[in-house]
Amino acid sequence: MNHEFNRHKPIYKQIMEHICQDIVRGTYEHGDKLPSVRDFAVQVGVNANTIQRVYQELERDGIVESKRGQGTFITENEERINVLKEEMKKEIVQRFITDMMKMGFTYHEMMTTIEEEAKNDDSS
Amino acid sequence: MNHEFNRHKPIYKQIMEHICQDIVRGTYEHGDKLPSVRDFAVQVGVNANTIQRVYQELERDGIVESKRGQGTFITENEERINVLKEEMKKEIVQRFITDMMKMGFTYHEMMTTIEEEAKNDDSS
Amino acid sequence: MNHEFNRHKPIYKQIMEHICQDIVRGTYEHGDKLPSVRDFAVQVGVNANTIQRVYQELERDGIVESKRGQGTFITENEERINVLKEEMKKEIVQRFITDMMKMGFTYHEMMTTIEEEAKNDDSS
Amino acid sequence: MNHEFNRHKPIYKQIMEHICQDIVRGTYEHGDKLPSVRDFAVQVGVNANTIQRVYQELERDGIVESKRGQGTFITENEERINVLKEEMKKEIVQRFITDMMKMGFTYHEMMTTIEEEAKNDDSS
DNA sequence: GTGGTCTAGACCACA
DNA sequence: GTGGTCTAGACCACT
Repeated sequence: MNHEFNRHKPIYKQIMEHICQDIVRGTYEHGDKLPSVRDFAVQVGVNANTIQRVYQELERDGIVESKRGQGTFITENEERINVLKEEMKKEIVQRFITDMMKMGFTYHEMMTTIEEEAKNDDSS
Repeated sequence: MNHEFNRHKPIYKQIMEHICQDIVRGTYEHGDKLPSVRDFAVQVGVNANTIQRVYQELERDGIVESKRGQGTFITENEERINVLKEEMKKEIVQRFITDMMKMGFTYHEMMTTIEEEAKNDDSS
Repeated sequence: MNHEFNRHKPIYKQIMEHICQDIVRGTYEHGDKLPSVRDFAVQVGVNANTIQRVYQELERDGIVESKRGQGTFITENEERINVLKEEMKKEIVQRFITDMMKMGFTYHEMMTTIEEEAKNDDSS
Repeated sequence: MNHEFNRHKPIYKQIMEHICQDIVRGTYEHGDKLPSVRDFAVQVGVNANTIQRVYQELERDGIVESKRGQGTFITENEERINVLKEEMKKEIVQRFITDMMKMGFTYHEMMTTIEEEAKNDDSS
C-alpha cells in the first residue's frame, strides 16, 4: 500500500499523527505491539530511518515503549492515553474556533456549519 | 508593533492568511489600498522581499491587484472575495471534521464540544 | 472609452504599437494629424505624460513629426512608413518561427496550424 | 556555458520558458530529474534564488514536482505535458495571428511569408 | 515613491 | 546534498 503524504508537512509527523489517531480511536489498545520498524517502513513506503524517528519521538512523548529484542508497544499507561486524547481534541477544537473567529464567525455559525455538513453526509 | 510568527510555517503564508482574514471579516473592502511593500514590511517587522512575495501570491490568487507606481489594492471583483470566504471556511470546517472523525468523534460530539467552549467563553 | 492594457508591458509601448499598427494598416496616412496629447490621454484613459512620451519616442523613430503650435503629424516620408511595415512584419514573423522551432515544430506544421485557424475563423 | 538573457524580460521567466520548451520538444521526459537548484544556478550563471523561483513557479503550474531532500522532477502526469504543449502552441499561434491581423495581413499572406522564410532557410 | 527583479549569503528541515 | 525561507541591499521601470 502506498500512502499519500502531504507535501508541506514532515512525513514522520504525519505518521506520528496517524498512529495517535489509531490509538485514541481504539484501533490500537494499550499494550498492543506495533509493527517492526522495517515492516512498517515497507507498508507505508518510506525509509526505515523515518519510522525509526517516529518511534523515537512517540517514546519520548510516553506514547509507546520499546523493549529490547521484543519490539515497540503502545504504553500500558492508560492514563497517558486519556491525556493524549484530550490534548489532541483540545488542539483541534481550539484551532477550529480561533480560525473561525479570525474570519468573523460566531459560535452559533460554527455549529450551524457543522450541522449542515452532518446532513450532507447523511444523504450521501 | 511586532508580530509573533509561528516558527513552523513560512512567514509569508502567515501574513497572507492574516490579510485574507481581514478581507473576509470586512476589515478590508474591495478596492481598498494595502500598505506599500516597504511600509508593510516595517509594520510587521520583516524584510520587504517577504511582503513582496505576499503580494505576488495574493495577486496570482486574484485577491489583490498591483498597479505600477500606484500600489497594491484589494480586487474590485467582489465575487472573488465571496469565493475566498467560502474557500477558507470550507477548508477550516473540513479539516476540523476529518480530524475529529479520525479520532472517532461523532458530529454530535463535535457540536457539544464547541458549545462547551462557547459557555466557557461567556463566563470568562 | 477605456482600453485594456497588458499589465506586464509598459503602457506607452502598447500605445506606440497601436499607433504603428494603425499606420501600416492604413488607418492613418502620411501627413495625418494625431490627436493632441491631452485629447489622446483622455481617450485612452492614461496620464498625459504617458502620451507625451509616446509622441516623443515616435518622433525619435521618425514616425511622427511635431510642429510647434500645430500638433503632431504622421511623417510625410512614405519610405519611412514602408520600412516600418517591413520591420514590424519581420519582427513578428521571426519571433513566431523561432518560438515554434524551439518547441520542435517544422515549417510545415506552422503553416498547417495557421491554415486550421483560418478555417475556424471562416466557420465562426 | 554563459547564457544570454533578454533584458526586458525577467530571467526566471526566460528560464521557465526554456525548460518548458525542452519538455515539449522531448529533451526532458516525464519523471526526469532536473539539476539541483544550486547546480542549475551555476550552469546558467544566475543566483540560486532565481532557480528556486523557477522551480517553484513550475511546480505551481503542475509541470514539475519537488521532493524533499531528493530533487525536482518533471511531473509524471503525461497529460499535463500534453496540455502544456497545446497551451504554448496556442499562445504563440494566436499572438502571431492577431499581431499580423492588426497590421492588416490576411491568413494567405501570413502563410506565404512563412513559406518564404522556409525557402531562405533551405538555401542558407 | 511604487512594485518587481536579482544577488549574495545565511539558516533550516528533510533524507 | 536537497529544496525552502529569509535578510539586506541593490537596481530598474513606471508614475
